[in-house]
Amino acid sequence: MEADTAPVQKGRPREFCTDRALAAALQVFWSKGYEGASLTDLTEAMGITRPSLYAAFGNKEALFRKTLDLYETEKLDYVGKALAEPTARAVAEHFMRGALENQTRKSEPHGCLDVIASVACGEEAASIREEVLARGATARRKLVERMQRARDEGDLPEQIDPESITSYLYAVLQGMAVQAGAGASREELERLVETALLIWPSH
Amino acid sequence: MEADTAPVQKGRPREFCTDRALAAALQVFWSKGYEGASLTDLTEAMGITRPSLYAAFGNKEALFRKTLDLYETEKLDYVGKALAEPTARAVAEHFMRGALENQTRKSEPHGCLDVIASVACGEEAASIREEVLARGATARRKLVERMQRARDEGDLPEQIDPESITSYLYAVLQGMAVQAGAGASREELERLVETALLIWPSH
DNA sequence: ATCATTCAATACTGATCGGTATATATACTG
DNA sequence: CAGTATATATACCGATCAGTATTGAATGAT
Repeated sequence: MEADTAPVQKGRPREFCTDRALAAALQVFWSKGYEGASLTDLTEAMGITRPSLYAAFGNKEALFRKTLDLYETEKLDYVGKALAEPTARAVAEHFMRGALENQTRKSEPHGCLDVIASVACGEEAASIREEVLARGATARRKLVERMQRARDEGDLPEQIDPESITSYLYAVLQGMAVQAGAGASREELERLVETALLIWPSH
Repeated sequence: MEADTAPVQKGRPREFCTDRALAAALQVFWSKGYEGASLTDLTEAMGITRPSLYAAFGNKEALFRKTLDLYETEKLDYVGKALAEPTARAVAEHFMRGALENQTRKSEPHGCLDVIASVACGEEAASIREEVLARGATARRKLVERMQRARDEGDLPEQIDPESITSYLYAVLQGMAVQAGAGASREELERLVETALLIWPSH
């Protein structure tokens, strides 16, 4: 086929960079949630007009899904690295320190986009909520498997259930996100993480 | 003064019970958040008209503050009891089991109103957010004091900082609320609580 | 019975929501 | 130079938001 022929451009080229615009949209959604971010908020931050946004991204929902992709690849990249750590404790530590960094970065909104989007979601945006939850469930499954492996390797006490310790670790991470969004300082959350690590189960 | 003279009633008496209406409003705010709950949602659930709502409760914000009062006294009554438990571990257990019960009751919305209201709050409702956070801060302070006492009594290991263990326990509770709101089953959260109790710090 | 007072129902306000129709400007292709 | 295709800008759409003006009904006090 002719799939790899040079894509000849027709018509007037767009005057803005979609990647930069998407990054700006991420900041807005991250700080205001899906429903809390109005098209006016978005277009002002992205520096484009409404029709440009719709031409480039489809609609508000499609734009949000693209920002979720960006958030995952750019801000949640620590998740993959955490799962590769050699021990359950190191996995947990990497998760918590990664979340801490991501949720309290000075130049960006505090808290976690996924938590904000799943909690602050009216029934009008139910499909958004399910999208976020589905993505979270996939990541969660990997963590369960990692904890199962850790127990198989004798790396986690036998009385600790992989599913349960995953729910537990997720709760700590989500709680951190809630507190970061509510204005907790990085130092406060650092001490929280240290405490969680202090009592992490071992033999 | 004449403050305690019999309050003679004038005019037509209202036809609805404000307590019942407030309880209905609580259900709506609890499941949709402050901004997510429209006046139409509220009046339909409360069984009254818009002008009746404004006459009886002031406005949406005042109504929400009154539902916060109701929520605290009726749904968060376990907090006071938890603080009275004899050991730090028993305090934590009472907190977690109380939250579990409150967040997964079958006849009511899942999750925690305070978490929903503080996370899902646009800047339009900043005063609401601050109100919720202020109430939470008061409760938090009591828990810090309780943990301090526990450490003074040798009930909590010395390397555990009262502030930090409070942040930690709060994170677990908030994480439970996030998961309950996202559809986690009661059994799942029960196992989470058991795991948290299993690793609760002791000598 | 009449008055004063309050409640309740309908219908409305201006503002904002997400989304779009229309018109014009700017590029590439031939 | 057309001719075509796409981007932008302005101005608008119906729906919904929180809140209210108006009107008529229901009560207690006189």
